[in-house]
Amino acid sequence: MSNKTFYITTPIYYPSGNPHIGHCYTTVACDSIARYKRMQGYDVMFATGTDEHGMKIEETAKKSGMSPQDYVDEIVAQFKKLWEYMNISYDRYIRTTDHYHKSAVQNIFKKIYDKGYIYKGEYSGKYCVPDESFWTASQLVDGKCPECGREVIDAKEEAYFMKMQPFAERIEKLLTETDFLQPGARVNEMVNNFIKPGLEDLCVSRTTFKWGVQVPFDNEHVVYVWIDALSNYITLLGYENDMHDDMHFWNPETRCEVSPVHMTAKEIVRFHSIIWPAILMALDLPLPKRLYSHGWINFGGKKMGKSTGNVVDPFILGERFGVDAVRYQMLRDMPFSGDMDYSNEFMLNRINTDLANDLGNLVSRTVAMVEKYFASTLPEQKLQNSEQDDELISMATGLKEKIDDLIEIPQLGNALTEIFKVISRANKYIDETTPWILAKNHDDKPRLAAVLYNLLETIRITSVLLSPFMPSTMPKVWEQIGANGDSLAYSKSGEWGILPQNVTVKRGEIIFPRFDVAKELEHLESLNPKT
RNA sequence: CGCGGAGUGGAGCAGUCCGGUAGCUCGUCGGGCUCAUAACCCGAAGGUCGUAGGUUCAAAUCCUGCCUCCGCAACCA
Repeated sequence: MSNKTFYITTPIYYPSGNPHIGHCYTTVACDSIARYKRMQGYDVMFATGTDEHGMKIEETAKKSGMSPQDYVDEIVAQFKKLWEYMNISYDRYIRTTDHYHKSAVQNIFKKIYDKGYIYKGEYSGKYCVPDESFWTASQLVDGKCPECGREVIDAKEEAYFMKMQPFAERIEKLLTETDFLQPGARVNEMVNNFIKPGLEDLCVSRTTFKWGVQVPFDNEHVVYVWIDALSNYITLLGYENDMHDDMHFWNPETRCEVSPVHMTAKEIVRFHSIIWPAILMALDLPLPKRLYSHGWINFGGKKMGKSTGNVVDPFILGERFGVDAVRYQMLRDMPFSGDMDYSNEFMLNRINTDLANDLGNLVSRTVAMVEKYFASTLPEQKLQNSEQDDELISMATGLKEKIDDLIEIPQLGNALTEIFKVISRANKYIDETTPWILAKNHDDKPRLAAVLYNLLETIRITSVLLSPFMPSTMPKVWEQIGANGDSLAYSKSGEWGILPQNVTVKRGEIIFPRFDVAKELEHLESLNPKT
């Protein structure tokens, strides 16, 4: 029997512009979880992709003098390039323009229609005549068209709607009686704002643009974003298509307890917590287990956006500070609920203190001592001292279980905090045991060997647990501490005494260099001609 | 009275559900150490816990009013 499956998704991003650090955060978080679950032995499916239809894409393409398809192809290439650069280990990339997806969406639409949940009606809203666009009340700027600033009128168009009432009660229960939606604070927001006042039927087709999937039985209509985009989570597993055959990632019999997981940013919680379950209910499919919505990355308290001109380029940051360092900082500092206020200075300080001073330096000083005092290879004979050693050992061996739990929730920032508590404890342990004094007396060699071995073991455990977060630098640590093969197994990360007693270390390059904050800020500033 | 979240030493946060010496990280200052990436370890300073009342022997924590900030407010992702 094969292993239980674990399925995690990013939202499919809207390619109306190049990917930015916000996309990056969500995707890196998913990647770390996916890697952790693979390490634990689950059969993992980690999916991401792009939601490529809609009026905005149609218009943006037109402005650039391109066909919508050429336009999205270009942006999608940027997304894929960034994911490769950030070391994103996605298993599948879905584009809503993929043929298998489009035909599956038509089947899904038809299926829901045949069940009687979709009917033809009229959509009324605020309409800008010159732009031929409908806008929602919240989109209007001072009651006027956000595109051109002209007056809007009340208008109607023919549209298909999906009934929501049949699902309202089950959705409310999903939100209030399970831990599906995280963080829990969002539950009240959804229930009070949308469910309690009565769910309105959902408009699922449009006639005002053409760039989308045609409604199979009415070619005047294009399937609107909800069914087209949200259903990606199952079409990429093979639902209603022959391209894939992976619905065992969705079925309760084969999937693990906390799967599937949808990771999103907070602005699309409503779609994922209400509309998506409704679609699944309409299709008689099982529901996902968890929806986690994280906050935004802000800049000086202001929302990120192209218009603010303060978008931070992930390529530049990665190039300058290392991809793993950037991954670490994002994951470490995003609070469980709420937004993160990002600044380059903040990031640099985080990298310096945690990665360079604590972790990098711990590896460096430990390896250097083994090399200096024992010519790189520890002797078999050791003298443990439980009074000095026990606390470090119990912290290190107890770490795995803590991290397992935090990954499930998932609180990645707290998981990293826990790991670094152990790393700090190891630095303190060096001061307590004073290996440089032990080194002066031949009789103390066995004690010295034990101290250094304990440090190497602590580094082994913490680096294994950190490897899903920083996949490309942890192997460098392993090389230096002489760890390889079985000793790096996740299953051994809760055990002590795994490295060979006569382990041989190998000094190497500095793993996380320390940055001169002022100099780096100046450099980054010079790349930004706008200021 | 639309809904929800937040206001804690210089900065960022935890603690609030289940009242009882206010804790963590960074920064600052002083000390120690020298294995290490001017890193590491120890110590200190610094807070009337937004505000006004109330309950209580006791409130950051419970209740009420008020102020400020932020998000959402339904078909924009």
